[in-house]
Amino acid sequence: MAVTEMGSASGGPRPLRRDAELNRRRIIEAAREVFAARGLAATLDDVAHRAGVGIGTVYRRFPTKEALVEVALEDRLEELAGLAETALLAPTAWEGLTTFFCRITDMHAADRGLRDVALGTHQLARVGKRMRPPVQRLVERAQAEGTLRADFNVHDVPLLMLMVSEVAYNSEPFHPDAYVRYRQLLLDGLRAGPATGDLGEPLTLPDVNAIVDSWLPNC
Amino acid sequence: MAVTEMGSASGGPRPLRRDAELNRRRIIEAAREVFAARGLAATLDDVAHRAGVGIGTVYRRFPTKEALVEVALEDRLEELAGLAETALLAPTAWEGLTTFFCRITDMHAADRGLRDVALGTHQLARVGKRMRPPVQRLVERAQAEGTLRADFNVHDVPLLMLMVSEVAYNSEPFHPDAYVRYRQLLLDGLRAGPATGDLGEPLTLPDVNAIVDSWLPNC
DNA sequence: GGGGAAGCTGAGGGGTAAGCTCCATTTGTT
DNA sequence: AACAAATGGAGCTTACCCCTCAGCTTCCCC
Repeated sequence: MAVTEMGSASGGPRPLRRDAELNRRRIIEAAREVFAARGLAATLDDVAHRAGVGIGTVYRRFPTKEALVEVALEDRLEELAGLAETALLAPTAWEGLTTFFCRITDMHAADRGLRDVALGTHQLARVGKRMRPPVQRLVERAQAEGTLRADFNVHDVPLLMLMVSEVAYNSEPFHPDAYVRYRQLLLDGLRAGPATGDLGEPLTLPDVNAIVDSWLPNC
Repeated sequence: MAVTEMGSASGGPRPLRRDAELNRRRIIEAAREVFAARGLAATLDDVAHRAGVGIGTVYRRFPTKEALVEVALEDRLEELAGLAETALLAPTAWEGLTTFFCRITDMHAADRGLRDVALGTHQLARVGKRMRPPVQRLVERAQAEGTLRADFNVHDVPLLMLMVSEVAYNSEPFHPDAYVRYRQLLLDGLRAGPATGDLGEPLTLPDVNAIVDSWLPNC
């Protein structure tokens, strides 16, 4: 009977108070930054601290860590899923395929959280299912072109992404674009023809030492 | 003055009691099995259980986990370090290089603990320092032969091993030799010439799903 | 400007995990 | 038989992280 109760029936969830809405945005922004930098291993305490709010405030807006991750990353996941369709528009299938592969690994390298989610369980089922058909078409077209080796398979793509993002993940603090070099090696291995690409600047010994020292920090 | 005290001065550490010596061997053997299967992430409780002894017995023989790891893996690390020198004896540098790379990744794939130690901090400094010179020679000779691309660099080797062993590590429960396929892709990318190798059997969709589901099990 | 709902805080509960210790008890040796 | 060596495994310590809640603060509407 009360007016306030009727109001809640008409307009969906009641809008947040102004300060609460501001905090909500701060939390999402902080989550994007923190997850991008440290992956899903980052804690919600980190996010809260970065956002300048208490941990309780985070949980008031997002029931679980997973819910926050989903909200923080949904745009980029959408973008990721769209890359395969965009790649179909390239002038040649080979160009489409390599551009697709480079864009996706660039995104994974720039955002560890995105990588964790995209290569992780639940989201790959969603994003991966959407990407598979266009990638399949790209692979077939590139093989028909004669540019992609015939024994390559769509199902190889996630493994290639793992390899490249693993290098990106491990070398990031010391030589952030090292992954580009190894990605190029893989792409050359994918070519049916004789051409090889440019590997760019090689790593230096101190770089390698630093990278290696950061692997498997435990024990 | 007592006879027993003089005995300890002559023959180094007093020999273990027979049952203790048996247990020591059981512990080392169990450690090899457990570390091979689950890497250094395996706990000493696992090792103790596998060996059929209490955890206290393990710590009576080995002051820390690290000490046990070292004893359990020293033979294989020695073997690993010798591979580079052996590879120099191959008829061509390319053959030596590929054999070296395949043997090492095979060993990493078969023994996660070995991988963890060899790619980890301390041991790579030791084993890696010994392997670098012969590998450097192999690389130079292969480039002189014209078989290895000129922009490849010795310091790329650990990164390549990481890529391959990461695939091996992640795919092992579902498709244990998947890494061979991706290793071949990399080797083809390393070739200066036009030839490409055989990728072997492709993964199936269920394999890929299972592998992917096992990545990043948390969250 | 005041009443009251909405929001905020952060210490702490609860759970998990792993390395390692300690001592009552058992076992091997002489 | 006597004694030192060896054993087992509960539990201590440390560390980490997700999430809750009681008491306090801020904002909004009337």
